[in-house]
Amino acid sequence: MVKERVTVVDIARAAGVSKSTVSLVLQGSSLVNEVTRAKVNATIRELGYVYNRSAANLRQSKSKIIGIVVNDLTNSFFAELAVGVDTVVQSAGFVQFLANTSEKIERQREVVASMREHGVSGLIISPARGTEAADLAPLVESGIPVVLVVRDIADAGVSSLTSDNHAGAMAAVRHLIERGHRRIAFLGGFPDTAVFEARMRGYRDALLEAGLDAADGLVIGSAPSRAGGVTAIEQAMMLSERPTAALCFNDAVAFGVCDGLRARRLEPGADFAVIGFDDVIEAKTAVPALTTVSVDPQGMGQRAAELLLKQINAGKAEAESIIGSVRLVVRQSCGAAIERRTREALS
Amino acid sequence: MVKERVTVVDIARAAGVSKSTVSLVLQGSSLVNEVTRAKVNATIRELGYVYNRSAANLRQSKSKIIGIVVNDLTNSFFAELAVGVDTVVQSAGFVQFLANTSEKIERQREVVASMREHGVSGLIISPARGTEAADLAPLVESGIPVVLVVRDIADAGVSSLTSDNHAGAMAAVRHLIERGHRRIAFLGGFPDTAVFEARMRGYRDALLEAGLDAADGLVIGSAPSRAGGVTAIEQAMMLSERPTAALCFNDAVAFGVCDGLRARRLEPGADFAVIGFDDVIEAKTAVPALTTVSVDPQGMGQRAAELLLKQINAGKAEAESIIGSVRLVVRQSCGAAIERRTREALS
DNA sequence: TGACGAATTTGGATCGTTCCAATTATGAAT
DNA sequence: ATTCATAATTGGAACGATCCAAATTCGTCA
Repeated sequence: MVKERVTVVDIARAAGVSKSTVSLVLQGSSLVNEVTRAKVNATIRELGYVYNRSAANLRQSKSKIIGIVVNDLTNSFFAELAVGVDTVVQSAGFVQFLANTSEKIERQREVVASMREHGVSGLIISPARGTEAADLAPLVESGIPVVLVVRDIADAGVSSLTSDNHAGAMAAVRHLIERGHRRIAFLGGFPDTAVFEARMRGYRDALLEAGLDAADGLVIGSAPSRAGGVTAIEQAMMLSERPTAALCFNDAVAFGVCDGLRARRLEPGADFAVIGFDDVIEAKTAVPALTTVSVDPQGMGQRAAELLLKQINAGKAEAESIIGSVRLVVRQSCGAAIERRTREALS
Repeated sequence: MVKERVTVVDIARAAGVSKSTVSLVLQGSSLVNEVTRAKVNATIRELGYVYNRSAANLRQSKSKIIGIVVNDLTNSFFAELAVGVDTVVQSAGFVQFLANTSEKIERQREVVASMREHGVSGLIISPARGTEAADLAPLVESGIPVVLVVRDIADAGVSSLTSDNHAGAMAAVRHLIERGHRRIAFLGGFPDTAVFEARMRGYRDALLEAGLDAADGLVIGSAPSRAGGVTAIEQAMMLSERPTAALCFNDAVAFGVCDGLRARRLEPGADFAVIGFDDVIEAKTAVPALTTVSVDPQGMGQRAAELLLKQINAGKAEAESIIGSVRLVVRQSCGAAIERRTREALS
């Protein structure tokens, strides 16, 4: 029942060469003769040999693993991010070790420790809420390349890849103002995160720029989820002076806001303008199609992976902070397309 | 710059004990004296020691890794499944190695091979479309415990955990028939999968049972995604005799169908009944809330993980096929709740 | 034929842990 | 003081790959 493990020595014996030669074949060295290589490869297949990475890692004290830890895998933004990372990591001959922290610092500590024990060559982290520079200190001191994505952490001394949340929010609010809206809400998200802070400042700055009042009353936090969007819009509609438009913390919130609007017999787009943030895949196909600030999660994952690989290959690179640009994708949920259609019909 | 790796020997030297004792402490053996243990643990922390799992795995020829491979991580059903697996795997002291195949057989072969090389103790696989028993043969022969989830593969000789797709579909269609619908469509999904087959048979059997015509015309396949749902309902509405209700292949398709309905100024629930399949988190909060057949993805992940752990601990267990039960969750998208409310208002 | 450089091949030594059998310390009982 | 069981500790020998320096083969040219 219990099969004997087939090792390089077994291959060597069966193929009539030394284990060193087999090892050379395994790593595709050009030193070995073509016919020897063929013979070895044949016996490898024949005996059903399985490479033992633990042994190799031990000797080389490095692995071909890169770790990615995300704070919420059930959020499709992060699932897509992970997929983006995977595509480039994979074609560079690494394998991805993906862990989910569910926003829990303690769990994050565990998974990072586990990854270090497995000897990952680098780590891409979308930190859990509340992560501080001190939490990452032992990791960065160890010299393992780390790239932070989505959420940056001040003074952590590692590279990061975030998106230009401030500019994106400003662009969205400017667009709303151009369309004639004056009471614009900012809905959803946890107020104690850097991303919320940046998007909210962008919202506020656009308001100020247009000489509009930027009172706090129209900023309503909530969980950054669909359900959170529902509660946020409900709260917003209780206000004595209701908003006529909203920039949402992310697309999930925006979808929730649309749901909540419909529950009050208001049609998103026509009766109330809503803009999301992220541009997840569903944004395009939803009805009405969601106007949103596109941050391209897959592309972000890819760029993060490229940045990490660069650092791994460079041995030691300076920490660089990249702020990815972002663009407003105007679809239907902000009412623009409908108005255009109306205008065309009139002309 | 390059730090010397701290090993058990360094710890041993610093703590004034032998490396064997340190090893004993590391694995929490009761053989070691309390004060020695404390001393060793102190030096471990002091020197910033990082356990080397590659070395341990090599020696014990086994790892505390379990692998999970899913066919589409951007589908939240599978993301939730993975989260469910993670919770139980983690509390059993294993770490999860998650890979995404994007429905590609070739990629699946690669990730499974990679996992074997890393010496996973077991594997949970949601196979890519078109996977055959032969593809898994080398894996099962190697004696690594494998559990198939979601999609079963005939004669693969491994355990599987699927859900009762046939019964779920029947229950949904029966419900639609009770509500007075006579022209019911089955929308979305790839017709060449076992899951599609089972759900479609359930749909058909319920129709037959009620003496209704089960012609092929109302069965319309598509990609099992939101976008696929949009195209499927469009096709359905082109039919000369339009359906008044639809059972959808999964929730993503159902959401797409709702979108498509709205694009034609039809309100899902009120004007057209739609039922989904899976019960992903958004089903509850969507507007209208989606009536759907609940398969509880997280719970499924948990049960799959438990099944796998049982097999790992048992050494060698018989392959068992578990078919999880499933229940219809009636919400608003099938019109039921609205009618009930109407009835109550009248009474 | 012998010499020489290039192309191939090879035998240890080694990575950091665990396991085993054996040893030493401890303390109670005689 | 001696014996004996128990508790605690310990030195090698693995595990399966890679790496290095050295050895072997080969073809070519003097």
